[in-house]
Amino acid sequence: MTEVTLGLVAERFKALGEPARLRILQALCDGERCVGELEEGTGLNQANLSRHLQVLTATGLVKRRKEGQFVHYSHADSQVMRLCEVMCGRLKN
Amino acid sequence: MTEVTLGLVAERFKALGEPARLRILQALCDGERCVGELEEGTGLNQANLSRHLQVLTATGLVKRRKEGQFVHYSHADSQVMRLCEVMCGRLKN
DNA sequence: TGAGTATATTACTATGTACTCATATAAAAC
DNA sequence: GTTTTATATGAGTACATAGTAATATACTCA
Repeated sequence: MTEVTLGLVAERFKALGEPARLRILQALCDGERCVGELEEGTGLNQANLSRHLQVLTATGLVKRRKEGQFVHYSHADSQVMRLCEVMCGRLKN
Repeated sequence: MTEVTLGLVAERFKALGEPARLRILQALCDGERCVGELEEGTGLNQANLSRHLQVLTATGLVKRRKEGQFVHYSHADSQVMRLCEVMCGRLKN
């Protein structure tokens, strides 16, 4: 694994290393949600939520789809939650 | 997923979210290594390495085995590198 | 056009943490 | 016991980032 790749992997793990962002990913498990819905679903305020969503999209963990004045967010791929499951599984040990 | 579990998962992801620690985990892929060997294998200096090893053991990602004046570190379980592999796989998209 | 709504961004504060140097602890060898 | 070697830790600095309030942008609708 090259130094660059290593940095990219770390960047993505770091994005997952924040309870607020895991809560967002969890809220997206049932499908696409707009920011307002995520505000309710996660308890985060609008500005904070927007920041975390930026991190998650920048690292390719969630997708962004703009529709009128709404922006819909969703999981970028199925692997994302797979990672969380594996990590949860590890906790039992 | 409870709030506590979520915190624990985040803590572990955060531990992986640092290039230096990924380098350590990579160096441990071939088996147990003592701190001095890891110093060579990773290019980190002794104090810094020791700190990172503390994070990795505290989060249950590596195991610590003391033998005389040497301390041997190794992967805590096979799932750890599995997580890295999955994350690497994601990078290709 | 003007008011209202949804989301993003700016500026700021507070906290966390990676890194380093120096020192402490612990075990081995003499 | 003293010295040497292996690892851990205390203290300090620099930097990153989470959170927040206020404001900006983008869109919709009357």
